[in-house]
Amino acid sequence: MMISFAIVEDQPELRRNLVEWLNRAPGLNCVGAYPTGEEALKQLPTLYPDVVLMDINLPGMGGIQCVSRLKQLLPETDVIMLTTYDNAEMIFDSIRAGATGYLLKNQPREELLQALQQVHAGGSPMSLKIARKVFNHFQTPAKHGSEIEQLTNRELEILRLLTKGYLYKEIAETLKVALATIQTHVAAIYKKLHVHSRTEAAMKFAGKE
Amino acid sequence: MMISFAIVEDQPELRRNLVEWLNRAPGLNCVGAYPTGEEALKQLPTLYPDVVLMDINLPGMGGIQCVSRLKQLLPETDVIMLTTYDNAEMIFDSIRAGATGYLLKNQPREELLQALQQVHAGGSPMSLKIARKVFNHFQTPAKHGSEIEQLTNRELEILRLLTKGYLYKEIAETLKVALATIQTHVAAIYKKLHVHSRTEAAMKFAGKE
DNA sequence: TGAGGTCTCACATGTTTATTTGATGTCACC
DNA sequence: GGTGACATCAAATAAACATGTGAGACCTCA
Repeated sequence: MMISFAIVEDQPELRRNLVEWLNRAPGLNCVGAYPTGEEALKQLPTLYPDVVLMDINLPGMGGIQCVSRLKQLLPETDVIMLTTYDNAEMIFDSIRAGATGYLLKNQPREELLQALQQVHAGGSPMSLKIARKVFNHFQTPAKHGSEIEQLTNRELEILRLLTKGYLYKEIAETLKVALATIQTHVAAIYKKLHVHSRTEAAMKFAGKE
Repeated sequence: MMISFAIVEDQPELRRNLVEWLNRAPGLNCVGAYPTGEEALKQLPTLYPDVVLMDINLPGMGGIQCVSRLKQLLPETDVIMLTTYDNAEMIFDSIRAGATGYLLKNQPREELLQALQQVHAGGSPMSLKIARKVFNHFQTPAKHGSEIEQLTNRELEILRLLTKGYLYKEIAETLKVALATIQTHVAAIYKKLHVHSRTEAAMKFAGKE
């Protein structure tokens, strides 16, 4: 079974080397190589590659945005991100944008080859550290729960209304207490949650309870 | 560098086979093998294993709960879950409970060996399908949202910062534009989302994107 | 070339929020 | 009968926010 792939990478040397090296592998067929996201978006939709290797640091539109658009045009195509850094934000932005795999550039080429095959076999290849970060991302939200538990019932009640965007005034009316009381409670909530604004508090509360 | 590990698995045959097979590998040293989570929790805290292989389907407390407690007692120990099924709920419950890796049982033993080494090297080994599911988990909430899609990229960028609780001033500095520009964008965002405060916007945005 | 969308900035006004200090009354618990 | 946690209220200030109007620069697309 032949896997067709394309590469988006702005460094000419690296791009050519990768194409050449990967093409040598049996079962792989390169159908395109582009220096920018814009160029790739123009050409790829008619080529229907199985997999695209996408550099994140592209001049112009950037790799993440490119993935986002590419997936709209070619939902069936899998995209593997390539990057030098293991920045957490970039990882999750990429995944959200539709990336299927995420690899660091400083890895042996054999792994890149494996990754291509893995993607095509229904997997999501990622580098060691990336995998760990992804796992950790699920674990952190459990920690915030503890702070919420510090709140009294009254404070929880108020936080619920804060989260819905009620004005202090409206909360006061709803609970039939003075505005000043709400202010005091809010201050207490912020202190316990270690935040300094309604939105931060709401975000900590979101999903919980 | 010697990696010490333990196994929690209720099927006696499988348990013995795994211990025997893994012990044969250079660099691996089995310090314990238990049929139940209860037994493991009693013995393991004094043994400080580097890695624990944990069956999910355990009689009694179950593997996921066992991980949860084990990680409280031994935060430094990595746990790899072993299971026959790739049920999504179990995967995420396990990860939240503190698992560092997640493997399907029907895999070649070489992969199990690799997984042990990967965990110790800072990775999070998972089977092909598991990895894909984990990735998909991030993407699904991104699907055809709502009013959020009306936002321009710039507005999204600002909304992201708003959601994190940044002050207008800080957003302006971050994006290197004037405070007035942020105000204008925020007004545009509120209009498109039909809200009148930062928190309401943040709540509509939460999870989405 | 002109219309429409986006991003940028300025000026202005009133409202809301965040934070502090301090005080009162209630209830439970030792 | 005192201690502590909780809910309530007051007063005051600085900061931040929500909202409006207007306007120049740029790009794209018809």
